[in-house]
Amino acid sequence: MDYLEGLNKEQRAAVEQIQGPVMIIAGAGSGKTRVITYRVAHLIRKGVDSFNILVLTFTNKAAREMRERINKVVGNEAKNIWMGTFHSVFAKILRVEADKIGYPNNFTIYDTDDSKSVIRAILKELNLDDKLYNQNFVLNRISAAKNNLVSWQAYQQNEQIQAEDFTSGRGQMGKIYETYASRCFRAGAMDFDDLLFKTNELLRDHPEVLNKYQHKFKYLMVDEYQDTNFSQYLIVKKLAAVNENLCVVGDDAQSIYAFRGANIQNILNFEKDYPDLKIFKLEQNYRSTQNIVSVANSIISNNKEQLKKNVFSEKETGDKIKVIRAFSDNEEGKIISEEIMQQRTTNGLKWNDFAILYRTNAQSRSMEEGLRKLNIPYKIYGGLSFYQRKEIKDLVAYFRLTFNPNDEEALKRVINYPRRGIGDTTIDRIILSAGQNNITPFEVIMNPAKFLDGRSSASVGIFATMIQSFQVVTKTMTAYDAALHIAQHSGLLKDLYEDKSVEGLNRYENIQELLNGVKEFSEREDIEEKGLDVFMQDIALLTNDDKDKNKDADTVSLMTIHSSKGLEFPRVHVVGLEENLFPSQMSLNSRSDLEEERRLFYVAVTRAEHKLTISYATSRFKFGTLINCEPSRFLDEIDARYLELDFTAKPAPSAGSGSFFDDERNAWTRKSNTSSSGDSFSKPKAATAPPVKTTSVLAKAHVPSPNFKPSDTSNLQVGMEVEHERFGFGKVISLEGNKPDIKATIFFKEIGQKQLLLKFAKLFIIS
DNA sequence: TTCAAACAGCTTTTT
DNA sequence: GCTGTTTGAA
Repeated sequence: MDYLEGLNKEQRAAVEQIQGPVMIIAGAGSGKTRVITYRVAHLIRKGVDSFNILVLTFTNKAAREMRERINKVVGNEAKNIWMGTFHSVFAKILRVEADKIGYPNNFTIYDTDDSKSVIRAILKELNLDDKLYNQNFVLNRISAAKNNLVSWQAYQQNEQIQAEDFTSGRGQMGKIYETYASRCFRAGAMDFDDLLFKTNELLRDHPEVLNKYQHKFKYLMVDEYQDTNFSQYLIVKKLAAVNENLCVVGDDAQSIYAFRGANIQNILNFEKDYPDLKIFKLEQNYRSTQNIVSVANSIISNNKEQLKKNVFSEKETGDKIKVIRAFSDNEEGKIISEEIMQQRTTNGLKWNDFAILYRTNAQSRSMEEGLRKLNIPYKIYGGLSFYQRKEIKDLVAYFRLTFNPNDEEALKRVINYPRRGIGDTTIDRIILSAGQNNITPFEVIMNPAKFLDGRSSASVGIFATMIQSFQVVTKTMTAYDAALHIAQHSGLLKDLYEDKSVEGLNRYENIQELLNGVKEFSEREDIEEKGLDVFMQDIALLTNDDKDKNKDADTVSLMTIHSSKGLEFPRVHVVGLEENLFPSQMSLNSRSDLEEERRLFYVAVTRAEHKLTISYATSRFKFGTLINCEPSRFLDEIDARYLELDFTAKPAPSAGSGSFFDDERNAWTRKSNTSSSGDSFSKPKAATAPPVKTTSVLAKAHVPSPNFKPSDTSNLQVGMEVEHERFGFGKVISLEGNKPDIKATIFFKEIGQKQLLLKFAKLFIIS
């Protein structure tokens, strides 16, 4: 019972309570992952078959981390456990059962871009104003309906919803929802919300299926339960109904996904659903210093809605929390970078020990610039995923179309890329004709002569024939050969190869990287189904870190606070603590939104183990123009005795001043952008637009040295200095992979860090 | 139909 | 500032 030794009393009790409904309220840093990991180990130790365990998480990152840790404790058994995000687990089940609800088993998963594109097309067809019916608004409304299990029929019949839509002048919403649903169905596609919505439908209408999974998953665990929405809640409830061996883990103080339909009531009401529930509270924080925990507590105490708990730390008091003021976003990046550089040297730390957390992805840019200037290696998590890049989506669209020719979004994407003379008019005509004849667009283009006029039908026919040939040819090929065949014969590879711009080169390399990924996949030994269809099925659900194996590299981590949830770092820098940014402008209208922002700040602060630094800028570029910023109200809310202010930064020559910490009043003084009367501090000169140079990241292509010639890179070593034809001079940071597919991570002076495949990259070794 | 230039809208956060 | 979309000329 070795592993039980390392747990405190409450943790151990939670681990050992393996039967019946269990709720674990786990404060930040209280060893939640540990408890889940050991609880799974304990289940297995007590004779539960690992095939009967289901563990659900919210993010891919959390799922992967959990799997790794469980692997370490229970070894080989771990791979039998069903573990993953809600979306990936139920996508997997739907792949098996989809035919029962009228979908093809090889259904496509539409990502958000696909969904928006469908909505745009519908708005156009119905002749609706796309300002009033803003695509994000429409998608959010449909999404919210699905997350609350409101079908389009129910939507149209619900008086309250109808009243809302009519009041806001959007009476056609119900019609849009109906069209959207039927359009997805016709394309054999499910969007993200459908994966849960259709699972509910499946479990509702097919008792034998429900029964099957109820008996398969005898033990359920749900991480981050505070972030479940109604749709997820009901799936879990149904699956657990027979055995009631359900363990949910969560922290209401860290609920940050209400915008996605998460319902905090799910955790608050759990007790009502399961009267014989056992509740465990983990309150001791093992992660952070007392000062950090105190700051976190003082932040969260400003929220009204919360479960009572007392998070405490028995670690050292620790340093005070440093608050840095910068005069611009770029300066903020510079100061933080210098700070990291200095802390690392002084304390003998690794880059790995540092994280920079921000509210919005857009903020990464100024941070990157600062880091790059000091040659600090960094890695950005989240943001635009590899799989969301245009060129990747293009190639994947060909894959999608090959395996599901009804996939309309894929068809629209590639029917004229690379250019084959099929213009918008022709595409519109195809879609129109499909609607009129009640067939799919692909059926139209298979018989172009019948449905279209002579001019465009030739090239359309050639395209259809090509896709059909892919369908035949790829049947007998390995995933890699099939992918390569499609990349080559679609003309996509050639098109990218001919683009010699820096971006074009990049795109070409990305495609090579995707192909490499397919190759690795087809060589895997731990799975049976290795076709290209299997590889691309769930790509829409993947994010960057699912692809990235180089996570051990020593780099500073940059990410949004949302994606930092569940992680911890010795040194954390939370940046951009400004009104309208954090809290976000969108959250200022309601108390509940503002409280969610505050919980988000709580999450950010509690990522830190030893030292926390908070910063804000008094001016920042937004939409290309410079605006003045006020310090965030959240700074006011922290008890000042935990803070150490660093206002040593000198204002850049022309950046406007913004705000001050008023020592006498012991409070933050904000200066509104419009009026400053009555504020003795600010004698603002007209905030003239400053000549702040913003250097574009990819601005100039490198001009190779006169003696540039590609070297033999077979003996390339870490630390070598190299020159790249386009990316300029750089230093090799790491090498990974085997013989022909060795991948080098190189830090280029001009453009930052890049990963290159040695077999493609032309490098000149300098030293 | 294609290309380039002008233009609009945008920023929460993730699956 | 950036990206994706619209517009107008060839």
